[in-house]
Amino acid sequence: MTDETAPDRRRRDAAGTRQAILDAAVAAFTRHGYDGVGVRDIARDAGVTAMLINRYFGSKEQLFAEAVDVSFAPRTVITGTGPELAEQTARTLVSRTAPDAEELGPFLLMLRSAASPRAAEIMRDAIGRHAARHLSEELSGPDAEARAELMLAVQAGVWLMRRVLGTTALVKAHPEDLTRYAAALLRVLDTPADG
Amino acid sequence: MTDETAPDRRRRDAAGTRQAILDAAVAAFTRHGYDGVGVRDIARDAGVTAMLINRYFGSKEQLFAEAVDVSFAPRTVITGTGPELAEQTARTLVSRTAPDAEELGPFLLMLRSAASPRAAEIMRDAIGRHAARHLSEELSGPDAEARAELMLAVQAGVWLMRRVLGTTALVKAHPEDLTRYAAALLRVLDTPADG
DNA sequence: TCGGTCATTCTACAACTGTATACTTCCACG
DNA sequence: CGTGGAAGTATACAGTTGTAGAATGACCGA
Repeated sequence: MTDETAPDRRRRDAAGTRQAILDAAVAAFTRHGYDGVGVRDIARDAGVTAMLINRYFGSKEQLFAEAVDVSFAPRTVITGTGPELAEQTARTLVSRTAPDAEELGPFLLMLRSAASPRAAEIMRDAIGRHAARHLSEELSGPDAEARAELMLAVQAGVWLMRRVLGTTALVKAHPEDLTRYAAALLRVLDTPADG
Repeated sequence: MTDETAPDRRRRDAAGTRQAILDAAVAAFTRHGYDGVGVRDIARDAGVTAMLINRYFGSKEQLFAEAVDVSFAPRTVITGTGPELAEQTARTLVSRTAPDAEELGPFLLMLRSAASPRAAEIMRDAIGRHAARHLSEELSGPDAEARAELMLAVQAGVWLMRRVLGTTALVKAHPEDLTRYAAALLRVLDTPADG
C-alpha cells in the first residue's frame, strides 16, 4: 500500500531516494519491528534495491537509528499542556489505540522492536533526547523526569494491551470509560508525590 | 548458564526430555522473544537435538504456546489481595524491574514477543485465560475486567521502560519513590470509576 | 558527441531459519 | 538371548538474512 509517490519516478535523485528509504523504514519498522523487517522489504517499499540502504545509511542498524529519530522527534507524545495535559493525552491515547485504528507512531515502533537489545539501546537514547525530555519540561515539582517516563510507561502499556495484543476487555470497553481511567492515571503523575 | 541438571543425564526418558525442552523454551523465549530464538538454541539448552522439539511439540509455534501457558499460569502477577493489592503489587513490580535484577517472568516474555502477530494472538488468549481472569476476580465494581487489564498495562509499561529499555530516570530513581507512584497508579484502578 | 562520475543494480556469499525424511541407538519385553 | 518399538540423531532442503564487490546505467559539463 501507500506507494510513496509514483511507481517509477525519481531517477538519479540521491536526496529523494534517501528520503523514500527513510519513510519506508519508519513505516516498516513500526509495523513489524526491527527483527521483523528485512532490508529487502524496505527497499521494495521505497522502490529501490536493497544495496542502496547500505550505501545511504551504512547498515540496517544505522537506518533503524535514523528511523527511530524521525518517529520519536515530533511532539505527538504530549498532546496538550498545563492542566489539560492528562485529559488531552488520555483522549488521544484511547482514540489512537482503538482496535481498528491504523495510526502508527512511536509507541508501536517501541513495542515491536523492544526484543532486540541493540534496538532497545537506540530507542532508550532517542527517548531521552526527545519524548522524555519534552514531557518532563511540562511537569513541575520533584521527580519530573521519572514521572514523565512513568507517563510514557502508562501509555506504552495501553498500546501494548489494547492495540498490539488486543486484549478482550480493553477492546470491548467504552472509549469514554477508558479515557476516564487513563486520565486518572496520568493525573496521578501530573502532580508530585503525595502520601 | 543454569544447565538444568547434569550435562549428559537422562537417556531415553520421554517425559523428562519434554520437560527439559519446555523449561529451556520458557527461559529462552523470555530472554530473546519468539523471533529471537531458534529451535536449535532451545534444543542446545535442553541438551538435545532440534528435531526433538518437533517430535514432542509439533512445531516452534506450539512449543511457544505451551511455554506461554507455563509462564503466565502462576499467580505471580497479583501479589497480595484486597486492600493490600496495590501496595504489594507495586513493591514486587519495582523490585523485579530493578536494572540489575535477573528475574524473568511473563511480562518480559510478553514484551519481547509482541512483535510477532502469531505470538501476540497466543499471548492474548493466555492473558484472558490466566492473568486478567484472576486479577479481575480480585476487583469489585464495574469495569472489573478492563481495570484488571489496565493494571497489567501499567505493569507492562514499567517493565518496558525500566527493565527492557532502561530509561535513565527510572533507572536512577529511588525505589521507594517509584513504589509510591506505582502504588498510586494501581490504586486508581483498584476502585471503580469516580469523576 | 564524448567522457567522467555518481546513482543504481546484479551477483554472490556465508550464515541462519523451521522442519521433513531417513537413520541409529537403546531399553523392555518375549 | 534377540527383537520390536520407541528415543534420539544426522542429513538435507528450500528460504531467508545482511552485506560485500563488481558491473551497469544515466545524466551533466565540455
